[in-house]
Amino acid sequence: MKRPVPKVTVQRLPVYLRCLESLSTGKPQVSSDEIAEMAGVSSAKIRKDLSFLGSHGVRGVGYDVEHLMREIRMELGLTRDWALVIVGMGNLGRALANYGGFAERRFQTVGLFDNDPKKTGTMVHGMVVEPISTLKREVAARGATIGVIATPAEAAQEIAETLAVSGVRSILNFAPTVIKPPDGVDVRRVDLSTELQILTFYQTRNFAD
Amino acid sequence: MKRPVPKVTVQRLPVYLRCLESLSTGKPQVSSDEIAEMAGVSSAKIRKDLSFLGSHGVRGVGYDVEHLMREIRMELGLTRDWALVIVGMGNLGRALANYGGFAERRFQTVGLFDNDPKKTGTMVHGMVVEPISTLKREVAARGATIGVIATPAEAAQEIAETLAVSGVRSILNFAPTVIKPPDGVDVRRVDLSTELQILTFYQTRNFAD
DNA sequence: ACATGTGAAGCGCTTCACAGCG
DNA sequence: CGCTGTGAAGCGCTTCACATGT
Repeated sequence: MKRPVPKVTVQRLPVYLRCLESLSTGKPQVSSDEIAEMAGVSSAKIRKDLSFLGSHGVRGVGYDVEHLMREIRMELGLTRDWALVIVGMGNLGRALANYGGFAERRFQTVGLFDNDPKKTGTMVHGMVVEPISTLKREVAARGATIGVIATPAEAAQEIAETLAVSGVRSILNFAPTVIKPPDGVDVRRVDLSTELQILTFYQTRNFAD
Repeated sequence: MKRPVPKVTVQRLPVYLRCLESLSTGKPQVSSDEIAEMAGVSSAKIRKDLSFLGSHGVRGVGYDVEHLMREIRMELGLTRDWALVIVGMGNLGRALANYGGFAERRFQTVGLFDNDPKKTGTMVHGMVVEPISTLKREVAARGATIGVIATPAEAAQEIAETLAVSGVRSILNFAPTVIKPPDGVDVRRVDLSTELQILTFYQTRNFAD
């Protein structure tokens, strides 16, 4: 069995990768049962998911940890660096700019932008905050293909379109609104209030999931 | 058609609610086509989703905006206030503490916690940061049933268990690790690196979704 | 006339259960 | 013998298409 990799599998691969990294300095082999335990999914799902990357396990033994990590990284496009810009330097934008987890995984922040003159020119995480007016030019010049939107809801759609025409092909949207994806651009939404509301739905009913 | 509400529907209800709020001061009726356009889903899905809340639309006309918002809020448990605590006052934890979007939607932050003596005692968003040693007592005392974890990965599981025994029933986990849900606790994960890695998967392949 | 509500068909993911293979 | 890889069955969600109701 090979491609195409199901959407849901793509969403789980990063989780598996992190689990593998967390035991990297242990024994060289790992079974689907062990990954399943760490990742909180069934072992059948693990095996099915991994089978989409080709058959890299050894029957009766398990998977070679290092090899499997390489396979997953390759699948996710993590064998190269990715340049990203963050737009919106409010609380969340600054937190994202200062978040160390990006660089570790080959995501390089190459620009920070905001429209507020009180913020432009200030330093965040060792970078100067630039005005939105320069966004289009600088995204293109620096070759950023990922944009992170952390602006108020009202600004998000316009920023998304500016990013799109500047060469950005993937957008991670933290603004509390739905963005209509510009042509050729993939948008993912991360919404804090939404997550809390999902939790209260289930808490109201006294059962999980 | 009535209950139970499918998981995927629960995940979309908060989005519909936000769309409705954004046109609240417009005309009193809205069609499934209009909601679909705003929310970025098909109108058939809208109608099916809303049918799980009961039939509140008027054929040939659409849905009453105010009435529909009430129905969704009731379904999501948003007719009462919810007390939450945030654990971990790093960049992300502070950003969450300062995020205005929670209070607007009836989520009250009643405690901020961190283990670092340099942080405890300082003020964040008008609240004193307290040490983890007081977490258990204070969560119970203040009746928080939602916990937000913004700690490093290593601390997340233990914090989750402390929260659980203190009365927390829902956890929103921002730590870059998978938490094994304590008994009776619902855990949702928000993971920035994971989201970026999903985007690079598709960007590597030149197609979205 | 028009938009909802919904059976039924279609589709994709999960789970099962075991064949395959080291 | 143990664990992977995988057809097949099962399940849940989406989409279709139109009956229903105002």
